[in-house]
Amino acid sequence: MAKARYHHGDLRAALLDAAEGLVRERGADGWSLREASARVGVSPSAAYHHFASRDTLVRALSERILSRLGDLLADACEQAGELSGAGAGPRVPVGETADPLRRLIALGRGYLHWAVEDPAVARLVFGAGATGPDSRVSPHPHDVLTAELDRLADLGALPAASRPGAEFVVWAPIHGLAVLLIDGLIRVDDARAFDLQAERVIRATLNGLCQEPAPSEGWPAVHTTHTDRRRSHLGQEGEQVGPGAGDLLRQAE
Amino acid sequence: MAKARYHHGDLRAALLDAAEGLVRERGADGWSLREASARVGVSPSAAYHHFASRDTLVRALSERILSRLGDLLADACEQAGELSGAGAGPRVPVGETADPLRRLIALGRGYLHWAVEDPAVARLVFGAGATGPDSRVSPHPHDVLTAELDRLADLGALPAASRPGAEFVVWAPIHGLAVLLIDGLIRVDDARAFDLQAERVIRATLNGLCQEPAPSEGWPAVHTTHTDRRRSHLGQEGEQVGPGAGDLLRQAE
DNA sequence: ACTCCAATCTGAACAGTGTTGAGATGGCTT
DNA sequence: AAGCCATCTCAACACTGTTCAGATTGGAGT
Repeated sequence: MAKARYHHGDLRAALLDAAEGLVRERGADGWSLREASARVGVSPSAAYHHFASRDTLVRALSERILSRLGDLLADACEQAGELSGAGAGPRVPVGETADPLRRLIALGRGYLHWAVEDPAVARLVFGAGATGPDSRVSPHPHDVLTAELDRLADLGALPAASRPGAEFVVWAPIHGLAVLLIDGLIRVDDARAFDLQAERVIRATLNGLCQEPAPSEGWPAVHTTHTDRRRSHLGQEGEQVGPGAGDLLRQAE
Repeated sequence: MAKARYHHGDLRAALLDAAEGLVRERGADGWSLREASARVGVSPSAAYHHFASRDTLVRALSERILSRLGDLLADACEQAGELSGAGAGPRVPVGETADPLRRLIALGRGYLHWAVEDPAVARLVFGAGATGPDSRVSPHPHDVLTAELDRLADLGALPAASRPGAEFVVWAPIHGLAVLLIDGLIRVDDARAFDLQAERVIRATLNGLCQEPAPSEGWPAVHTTHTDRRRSHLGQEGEQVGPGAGDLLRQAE
């Protein structure tokens, strides 16, 4: 190991590592910037040459983790096999009817396992606020979801009329489940029950989605912070007060 | 108004009021105990005769708000009318087929409106952790949901086999939607689109739920912190580290 | 009416926080 | 070799949650 030198090799990364370790050990908020700096062996103010504030550090850490989650989810989908009809990929065991929801369920399961495996980290990410569209999150989890829904729609397993805003309908239950689980509001007895109930939620949602009657003018638009560029500098300043009371709702009333 | 007397009439309630105001003005975490005390015109240490810690104050405030939410949701259900077949209540406009999901949709809409109307308050409640079963939350939102699902099951609109754990399946999407909305991860353009998409999620979930094939041994048990007494002292101490990594999952593997 | 108690509030203090600015240090280019 | 400039240190600021010895009081008991 390099003896304590004045110039640390890559302090930025080291601080992120230390912070991540502290989050894992003491919870999403149970650590301080000073503590992370001390763990790296550096004075607190050194951190400010790499992050504008503690909040910036948290957001950077959150993006690093989100990026890993994106990879994880993409892998989960891939391991679930190709959807029938889609070109030349690793064929799925034929014989039983291939389930078109297979991949999406794998995605949801992956999301939930990830959250439950390390609740503190998940809490950090969920609490860090929206990931700006300008951020460099390699495969953003949201993109993975979008791609899978597109596949389903191409395949015809998801009616074209129901495709718009479907991320919305699918993401909500999965994310909700994750939040309820890591906050301890819901518990299941064992791993099998966990998988069973998780799949139940996803399947119920998707079945319902496939059979819904679309309104005559189609579904209204839904924007996600990640894809929509108009509001890219949301939550820049310290405490994320969020949209003022009613802003979310009363825009066009 | 009483001039500044040494003994404040009801400091506990006054502190809760001040804190709630601060949350509304500056966000769920953008305030301090000292600030709330100063606003009431009292020294910081005075608060410690009514709350063991800042966290206790937050939890108490959260419970007060949860209780109001319970009332609100119960009202929303009531205003949606009686379900056909259920005794003598205010009859619903007959003529069109009465929608058995009416009340549940009203509940979900109420939940979402509440969250979006005052995101900071919702964030506080969601972040305060589970409400212990011993807490005196008059009609706990969770109880309202349970009651509505029981009604649906009694009516036959929800298959008996799907009733166990249905809170789980219904709560997740609604809560997830609320969280995504208040965190700004999802936005809709206007109030009509909001209602439409919210109803879409709930309806999709419930339709899917009504048509699911139950596993041969039935659905495994699901516990919620509110109804399950075994773990009532969860999250008592300061930072809610949550269950250790994997605890939620690996219990019975 | 008076005493006295126990609840309530104050004041000062402690350790710890995020953040800032002036200066030391040393790897890099020239 | 000289010097630049990113990097890091040190000391300080205002602020936080929390504690504890002591002042203040409303109300119960005599």
